[in-house]
Amino acid sequence: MARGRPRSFDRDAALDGAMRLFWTRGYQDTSISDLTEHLGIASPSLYAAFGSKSALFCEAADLYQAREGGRPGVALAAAPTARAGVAALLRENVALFTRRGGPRGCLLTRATLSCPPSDTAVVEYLDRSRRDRLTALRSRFRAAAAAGEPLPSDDHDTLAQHYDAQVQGLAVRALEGAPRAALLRTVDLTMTAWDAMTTR
Amino acid sequence: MARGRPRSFDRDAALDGAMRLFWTRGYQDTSISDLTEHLGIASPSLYAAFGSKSALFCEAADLYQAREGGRPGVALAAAPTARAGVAALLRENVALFTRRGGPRGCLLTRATLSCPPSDTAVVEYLDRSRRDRLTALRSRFRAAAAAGEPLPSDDHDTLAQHYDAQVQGLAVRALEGAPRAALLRTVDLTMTAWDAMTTR
DNA sequence: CCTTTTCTGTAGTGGTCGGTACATATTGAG
DNA sequence: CTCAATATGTACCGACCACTACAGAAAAGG
Repeated sequence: MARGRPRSFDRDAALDGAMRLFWTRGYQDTSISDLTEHLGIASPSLYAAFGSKSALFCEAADLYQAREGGRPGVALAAAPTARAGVAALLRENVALFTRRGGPRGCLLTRATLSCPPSDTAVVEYLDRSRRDRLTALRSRFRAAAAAGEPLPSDDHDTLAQHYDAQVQGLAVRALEGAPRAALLRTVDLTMTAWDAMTTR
Repeated sequence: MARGRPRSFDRDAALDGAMRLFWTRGYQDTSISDLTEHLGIASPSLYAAFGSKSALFCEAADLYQAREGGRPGVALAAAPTARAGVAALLRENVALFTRRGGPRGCLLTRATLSCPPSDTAVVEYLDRSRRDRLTALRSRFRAAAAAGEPLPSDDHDTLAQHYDAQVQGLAVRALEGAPRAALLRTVDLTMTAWDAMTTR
């Protein structure tokens, strides 16, 4: 098994580096030259390992969602209440979007607004991941309602879109340079609003 | 006066077309070839009239803010209360971001997430316009507080960032294809939250 | 050993990018 | 009319894009 010359680089490490680069610069503004330079891998090796720029991005985005975006997602699902879940989702995302030494903002939001419509593979990937996020939120609200938890609204779909939009807004502001403390203050306001709508 | 061969196209109309194109495709994904083709103007004439791609974008963004973004801005300032101002700001922006036959989303938000950091002129322009938006919101809240209007929070800066983020979230969702009615439902939720926080 | 398979480095491919040199055309000034 | 000034169309610039042809290197199977 494993005939032929062995690969001279760590595929997972290369994917991790590609993820960081796409996260930092966005999809369109990250060139193959940038990748080959930062990863120390010549382009033929890159193409042999990942296929194309868009396929590499999709794999990098998978890694982003599994490792980085995983924490907020898990926090939403694992919290005992929808309120605690949404609060944790927002706070974990703020931490993720403003991590010291890490790229700012959200890899997916940035790609959504910067990838050319002609790159259908990436556009479809991003659309799918957005639907998954909304579904996760919606089902969390449905479960909470079934458990008798008071919610800001009975319209779970609108709730899901509203709180997903909060995350997107945080991502845009983080990229604009808003400090972590400022983002957390608006998260506090969002949760104050939740309480005001549920305890009245 | 006005020596030399006269310009053979309407500069304002060309600027309007450029604005629509930048709005539709973003900054980076709108090429000079796209512009020359859609405007019917060869590139030397374009450069003679506007200087460079980034200068053309800044002029187009000025036009966007004056004509299109002007309505939401005026709505915020002109409303009798901060609450009515914020509600009008959000609803006017939803209308703007989902206008039939027009580009979706916000020209500025899209450019913020898609313009390469190397294009400092555009980056600085976008940063300035963001600060102006926040200032407009902040001073509206300050005026409301001085007039005795109850607000969701005494921290006017956080309020400004929160409601500006609402607009950005709406812009991202509009670009993702969210229908106008769905955006308006989340605006209703946002204003329900305002009322819950001010009337408790 | 030799062959097959796979990867690597060099050196490109055609295409598009933002921007421009240049000759020509069209105006007002004198 | 002549001249200076400005705009136009053609045709091009070097730089960069995503991507790849090709020859040689490094492994396993025989």
